[in-house]
Amino acid sequence: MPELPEVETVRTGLEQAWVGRVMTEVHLRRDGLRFPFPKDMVQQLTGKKIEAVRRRAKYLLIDTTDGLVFLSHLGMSGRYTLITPSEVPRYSEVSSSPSHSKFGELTGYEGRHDHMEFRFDDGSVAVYTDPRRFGIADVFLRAEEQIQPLLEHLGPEPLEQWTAQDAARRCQGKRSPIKTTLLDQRFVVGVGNIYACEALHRSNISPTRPTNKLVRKDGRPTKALTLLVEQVKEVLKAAIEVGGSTLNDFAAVDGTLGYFGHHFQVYDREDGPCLKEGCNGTIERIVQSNRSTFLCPRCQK
DNA sequence: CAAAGTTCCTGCGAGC
DNA sequence: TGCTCGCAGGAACTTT
Repeated sequence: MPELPEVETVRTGLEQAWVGRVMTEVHLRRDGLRFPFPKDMVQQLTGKKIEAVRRRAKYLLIDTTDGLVFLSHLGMSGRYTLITPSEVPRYSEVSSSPSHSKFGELTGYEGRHDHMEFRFDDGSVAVYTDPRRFGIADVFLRAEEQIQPLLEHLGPEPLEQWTAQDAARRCQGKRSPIKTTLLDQRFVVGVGNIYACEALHRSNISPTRPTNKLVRKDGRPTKALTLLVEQVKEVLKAAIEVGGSTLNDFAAVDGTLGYFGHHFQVYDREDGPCLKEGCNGTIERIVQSNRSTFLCPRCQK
């Protein structure tokens, strides 16, 4: 599910639900996800008021009013289910059955993959579910955010300070394919496999083109790179809009609604017709760095 | 068999 | 030639 637009959609949903609320209870159902949970995570978060919900790259950063940050990364399959106060009584009935998931009835999941549960002072509950457990949860001092190992090597935010000049500087001398570079979080953050494919297709650039071919000899960006930077921004913005437009429905926070899938031009469309105006190409699937790449060989050069 | 993410390891090439 | 450094590619994590 989660590349930048999906994480941003989740951020907005959590912000609406959590800011100003006090986390009255935190329950963990295992020792960790990708990494062990911090030993004192429950104690650190319990009783804390939420001040803000931020996003950096694909990381959610939840600030408490006393200067802590709860970091949450969704990995490949993580999501939050928000249970409103009026739904909680239903939830409580279910939870009284020990043989059954606490949330199974409510979320449609059997509960085996519900790893974290957060309860708030307004009676609402949030459940973090993550079957593959590639997600991350951590807590640190906001004052030490700059030295967090997970955050310190991240590149620019694509929708903020990122420019073609910056991209050109980082592309210089790189011989790896541009698709691989787009996935490198030191180059630009938030772009994953789907939007890398989509942005390259929009830009008519082959995913296999060597990265340094997108930089001029004088170090300035080529027209192609300028277009790519622009199209990365455009495709991310369009996807955020689709996600945001469904946020009225609270369930969207779990990522199942409002996904950009219906708008993909190439991703997961192997053997389908290229949808670009005037292009009669057929979408191909290739493998780069062990990951699927989708492209139209006709219009992407 | 493949999967939306990230980190770590190995192997190779460039350069000294 | 030999060594080190850094980059590039691949495997690994896990479950459905």
